[in-house]
Amino acid sequence: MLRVTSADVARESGVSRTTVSYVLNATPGAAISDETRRRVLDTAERLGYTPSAAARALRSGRSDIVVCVLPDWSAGPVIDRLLDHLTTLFAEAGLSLLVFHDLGDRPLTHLWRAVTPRAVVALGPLTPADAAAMAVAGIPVVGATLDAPSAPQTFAVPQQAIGALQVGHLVDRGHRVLGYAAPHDDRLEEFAQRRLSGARAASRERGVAEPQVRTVELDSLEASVAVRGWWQAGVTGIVAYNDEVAIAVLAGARAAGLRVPDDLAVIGVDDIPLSRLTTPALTTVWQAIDGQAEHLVGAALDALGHREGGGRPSPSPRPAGELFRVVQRAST
Amino acid sequence: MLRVTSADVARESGVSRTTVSYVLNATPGAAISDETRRRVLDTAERLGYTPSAAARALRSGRSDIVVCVLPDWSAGPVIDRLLDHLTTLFAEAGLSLLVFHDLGDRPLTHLWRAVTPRAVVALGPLTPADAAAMAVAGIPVVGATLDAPSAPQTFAVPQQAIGALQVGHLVDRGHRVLGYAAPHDDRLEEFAQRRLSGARAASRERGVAEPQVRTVELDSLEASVAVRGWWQAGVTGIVAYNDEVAIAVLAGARAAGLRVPDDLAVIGVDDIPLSRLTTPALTTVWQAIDGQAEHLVGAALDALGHREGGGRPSPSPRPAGELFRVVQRAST
DNA sequence: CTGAAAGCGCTTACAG
DNA sequence: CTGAAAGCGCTTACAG
Repeated sequence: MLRVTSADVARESGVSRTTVSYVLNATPGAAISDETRRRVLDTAERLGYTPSAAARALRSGRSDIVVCVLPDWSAGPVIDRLLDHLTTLFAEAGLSLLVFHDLGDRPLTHLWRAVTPRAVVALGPLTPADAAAMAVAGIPVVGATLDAPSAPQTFAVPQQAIGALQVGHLVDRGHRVLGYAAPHDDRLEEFAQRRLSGARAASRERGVAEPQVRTVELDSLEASVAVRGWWQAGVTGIVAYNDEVAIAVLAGARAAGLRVPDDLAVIGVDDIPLSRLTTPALTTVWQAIDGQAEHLVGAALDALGHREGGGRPSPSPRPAGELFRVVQRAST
Repeated sequence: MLRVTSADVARESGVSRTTVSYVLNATPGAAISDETRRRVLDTAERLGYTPSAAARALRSGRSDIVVCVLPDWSAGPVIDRLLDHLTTLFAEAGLSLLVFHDLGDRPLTHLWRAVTPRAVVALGPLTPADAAAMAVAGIPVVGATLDAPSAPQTFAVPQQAIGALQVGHLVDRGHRVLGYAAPHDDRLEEFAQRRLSGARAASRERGVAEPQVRTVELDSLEASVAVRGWWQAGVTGIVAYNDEVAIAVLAGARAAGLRVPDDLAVIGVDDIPLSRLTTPALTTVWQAIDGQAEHLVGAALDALGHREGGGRPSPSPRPAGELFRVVQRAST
């Protein structure tokens, strides 16, 4: 029950705590005899010694933890893949990524009391108070938020570009009257707004009317109501917020007796595995999640001054054309 | 850049660090004048003081962090909901849940060096070395693993019961020759095996042959090959590992020209949102994720001796009938 | 090649 | 009602 400390290892191996620390951390300057080294390592192993993370952090003034704050709307396969990539990339830099599911029902203060991260990756906006707390503590925050221009390391996934790409695809295929299928989930509001604004801008640029926005629930009947509404308004192409919503539109079209893509074309976002299994298979926008992860991690490491070694500067963001790509299937 | 410490707050408010600590922690025994209290709180606010998590942890001997270790196969909407519930329930106990995505590509040693959790929720098996490290440090581990009977607090979601429920449903509806649609993903192997073994046992109990296992990829063409194989073997009911696989089977059946459920009945697991949008809508098994989360958290809090206050014992696991339920739709 | 000592920031008996 | 002091476990100059 009692914690095994480096003092225990030292006593048990007949050396000082200094030596234990040198051995276990493989301290560069330290010249420890092979025999001592082995003895210490064996003892540590035998006692099951694990250094106290708290003491290390207190002593060194910094933790090896990066916290990723996940807003409650950000679930799904794309985020999962992003987190996997972030985990790997931070691990390569010796940092452990821990994900906090921010449900928005209590302040993050509790979190900051429990952990002092080396850096924060915020996939949603932080409250001003939290952002200030991080700033005072000197903890860099990188994220997909557009709301904190004060943080230069903010990296924004250009959501607008996604909406624009979708509109461009439909217009290229001859559609002139578009609909936008927005998610029913309020929590997605902010995200959807950004994609929608990109879609609107692209529509203006391409000389077509702004898409007619309708909320689409994940339910065939409800979706069919939306589809009928669009149809009556002369809409022939639907830009969906994501693949789930797009699949609901497909179901709604089927329920409404419309053929896809002949009567109505549909394009989603995310390229989830199930998007290949619909009838017809769904055209969608694939995202280069690895590239986005690289940018986020790069920005974080830059802010931490991690890159000095290689002198390699943070890669400049790839153009949208490389971050996103239309996957053409049968629904458009 | 320099950290704001309680000493700064003390100096700035003209009191001792003791007083600052009393005020900020609302220490029960402490009788602080209202004026002093206000002054300290104001100063802390003004300086943007956040206590050092590391120092708190070192001093108190324990952190307020619970780490959930997520194996790389455990993604998807069900796990997301589980994590949300876990986050909420632990937060109610004053603990912050942080999720670590274990990609299995490097030892967790790095993680334990970065954070000393108060408890660990392991959604997959820990290596013996990691389990031992947690044991030595006196950190309770709860989880869905069946592999560590040494840990009494282990709570296992009865995966077998899911497979059994699926088989029971199909047999009840008259199916005598069953197929099992296994996921292609190797990482799901362990999980799938448990559900499959439940399906096998139930088949024996019900007096039907064990289900014929075929791997089904998330691809219409590949799935249609599996479906044809089943069809030729006289299979009329498919138990799918989860809804994604089930949807692939639906797509495969369509590609193979079979009607669902007339020619082939299909039942999935998870009740993902998209399962209502397929044609026909998918029969599936709904899981009481909140119940599972309660058990996990209850086991952890029990192990931490958190329940003394209310004297309320850990709720005994609900019977499988309450943890799972068949959602009857059109595919069976 | 190895050890004694300081100090990271906090909380908490203990003493006023 | 408030403060001086110890100590949590670690690392790292510094001194041998």
